Amino acid sequence: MDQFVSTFTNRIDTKGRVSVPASFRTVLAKDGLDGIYCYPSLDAPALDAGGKRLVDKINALVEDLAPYSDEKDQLATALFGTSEVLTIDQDGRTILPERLREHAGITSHITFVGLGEKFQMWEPKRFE
Amino acid sequence: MDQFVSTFTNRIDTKGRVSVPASFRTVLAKDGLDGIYCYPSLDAPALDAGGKRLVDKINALVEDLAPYSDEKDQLATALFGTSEVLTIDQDGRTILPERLREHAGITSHITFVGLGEKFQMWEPKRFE
DNA sequence: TTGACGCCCATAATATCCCATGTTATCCCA
DNA sequence: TGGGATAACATGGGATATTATGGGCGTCAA
Repeated sequence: MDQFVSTFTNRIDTKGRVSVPASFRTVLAKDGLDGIYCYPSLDAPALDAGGKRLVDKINALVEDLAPYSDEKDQLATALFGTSEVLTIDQDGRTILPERLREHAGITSHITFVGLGEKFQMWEPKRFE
Repeated sequence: MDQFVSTFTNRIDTKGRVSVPASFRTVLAKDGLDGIYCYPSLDAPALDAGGKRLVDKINALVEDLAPYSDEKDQLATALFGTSEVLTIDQDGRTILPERLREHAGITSHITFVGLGEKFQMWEPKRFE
């Protein structure tokens, strides 16, 4: 399967590390990105994340807008300016920067939600 | 035969494993998905399941919506977030996550019901 | 030198592999 | 057509591999 499916809730340890669900890691690896492309969700207190395919889609989306238009600049800023490429360590864990955790209100646990071509990360209680 | 047909009731063992009916495994294999795509039935205390064909149908549903719309994310969450891709071991068995078993009220036995392009899993008594 | 972060190892729980058994279905030949 | 041999299947259990999680130790930079 080459899509993000199912939901998982994992704990953040004292060093700020979280295990990325194994099945998500598999999808990311196939997708050919050594890391997680991640940015604040535009319309939810959560984080959007994915691999190469997601990056390509976002590029295409921005490219479609008129060059030098306000619209394009705003979207580009909203998406690229706030994005991070999270590294995944050898044990399959990653660390979320403070800025991203804050946007989603994440503290001790993270709920990973598969959305097919991408996935989201939520504070477990907000994701009811 | 490339369709899920007939009904079978199998037992869940102490490790939580159930044999997937052999004929269903054959259909899944032909369908080209190494596993079972499975999610809670929308209108019944049961589980819907199938192979690649079923996944493609769901993808088509989601693809139709505008990218990065709230609407699309919600539908994707409802569909992909609640789904699982169940693995089938070498003996043709799978294990159902707690979340899915709970939705269907499944405990010790499962009734597999062929519905053509997909199949359902029921708690035997609820499936009268 | 004091964190932040990478790398490494340890562990418990769980999932998967692999082999064995009993039962039923299928085959084959006289 | 009968009946024994053979194969397929559901099921059980021990051994092994994954996974999530915790912690130690060095490195690098402020």
